[in-house]
Amino acid sequence: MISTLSMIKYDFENSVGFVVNTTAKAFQRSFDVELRKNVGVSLSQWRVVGTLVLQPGLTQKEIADKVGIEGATLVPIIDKMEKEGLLKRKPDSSDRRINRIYLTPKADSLWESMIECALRIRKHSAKNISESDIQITLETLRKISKNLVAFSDLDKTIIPVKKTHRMN
Amino acid sequence: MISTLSMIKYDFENSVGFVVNTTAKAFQRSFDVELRKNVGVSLSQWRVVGTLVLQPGLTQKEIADKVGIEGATLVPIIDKMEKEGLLKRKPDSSDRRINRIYLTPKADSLWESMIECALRIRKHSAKNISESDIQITLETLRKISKNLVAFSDLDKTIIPVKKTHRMN
DNA sequence: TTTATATCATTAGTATACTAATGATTAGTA
DNA sequence: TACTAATCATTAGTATACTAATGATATAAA
Repeated sequence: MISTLSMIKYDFENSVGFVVNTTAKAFQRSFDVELRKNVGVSLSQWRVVGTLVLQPGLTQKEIADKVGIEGATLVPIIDKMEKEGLLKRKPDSSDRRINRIYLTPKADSLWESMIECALRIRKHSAKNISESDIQITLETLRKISKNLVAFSDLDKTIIPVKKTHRMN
Repeated sequence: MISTLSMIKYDFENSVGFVVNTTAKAFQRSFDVELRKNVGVSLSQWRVVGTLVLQPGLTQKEIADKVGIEGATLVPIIDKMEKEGLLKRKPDSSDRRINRIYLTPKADSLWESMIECALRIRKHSAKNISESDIQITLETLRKISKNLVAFSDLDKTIIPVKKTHRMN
C-alpha cells in the first residue's frame, strides 16, 4: 500500500535546525580532511587533544563531558590514541577507579599544525562575511543552545528518569 | 614521556565551527528525544520521511544525496524502515539497477506529529531571540556553508583524487 | 562497621557514518 | 555490435555515537 495523499510540507530551508546541521556537517568534513591531510589526526582526536592542552591530567569522564560524548564512546578513542602514542593513561594513586590522561610530546609537537588547520578553515569559512554578522551569529547560536538545553532539562525534571537520548 | 611545555591555546568559545557544532548537537539531541517520545521514530528516519514527503519515488542514491550521507550508509536505514513498515522498495521497470522508495500510509499518518515535534523544538530554540537576529544567523550560516563547500572543491580540483573525507 | 548507593572505566550490543570492493545493469565508445 | 566505462545497491570492514550491564572502588547511611 502506497500513499497518494497530498502531505503537509515542512519548510526545511528556513529552519534554523536544518541550516545549523548542514553547516556543522560542512565544518566537520572540511576540518577532518584538513587535519588528516596535514597532521594525520582525526576530528575526534583533535577534540581530545584540544581539551588536554588546556587541562592536562583530566579523567576520561571529564574529557567526555567537555567534548560532549558519553564515557563509553571515549574508551575506544583513547585506546587508539594511546596505541598511536598521542597520550598516556596514568592510574590515579588516591582513587583507583580513575585514569588521568596526559598528552605525549608527540601530540604536543602536532598541536601547532592542528591550530593552523583550524585557523585556515576559520578564515575560509568567514570569507565575505562582516565581523558584526559573525558576532550576531555566535551570540544567537549560544542563546539557542542554552534554550535547547533548558528545554531538555525541563523534560527530565517532570519525570525523573535516567538518561533517554540516543543519537540514532 | 609526558609534556610539560606551555602550549599555545586555541580559543574554542569564539570559534564559529565550535559553536555551530555545539548548537547542532543540541538540536539533534532535543529533536531525537522529542521524535522518539511522541512519534516513535528516530532523527535519521525523520530525514528520510521528510525527503520522501516532498518527492515520492526517489531512488536510494537520490535520498542519500539530499540527506547528505553516502548511499552505503542509507542501506541499513532503509532496511529497518522497510521492516518497520514505514516505506517500500519498488524496483524500477526501465532501469533494473535502481529501487524507487515510497512511503506507506503508516508513515504518512505519522508525518503531522513529526512536524509538530519540529515546530515545538523550533519555537523553544528561538525563545527571547529577535526575528532579525534569526534571519542574520540563517543568512550567515548559508554563506559559511557555501564557503566551506567551495574550499573543499578547490582541494579536489588541484589533485583530482577520488573521495577523501571520512567522518572519524 | 557493615551495608547500600554512587561513580569510573570497561564491555556488549546496536545505530549511523565512512571507504573500498562486488555484482548487476546500463550507457558510451570503438 | 562488442567492449569498456559508469552507475546503483549491496556487503565488508572500520570509526564513532548511544544505552545497559559489569566489576572495582569509593562514599554515604544505618
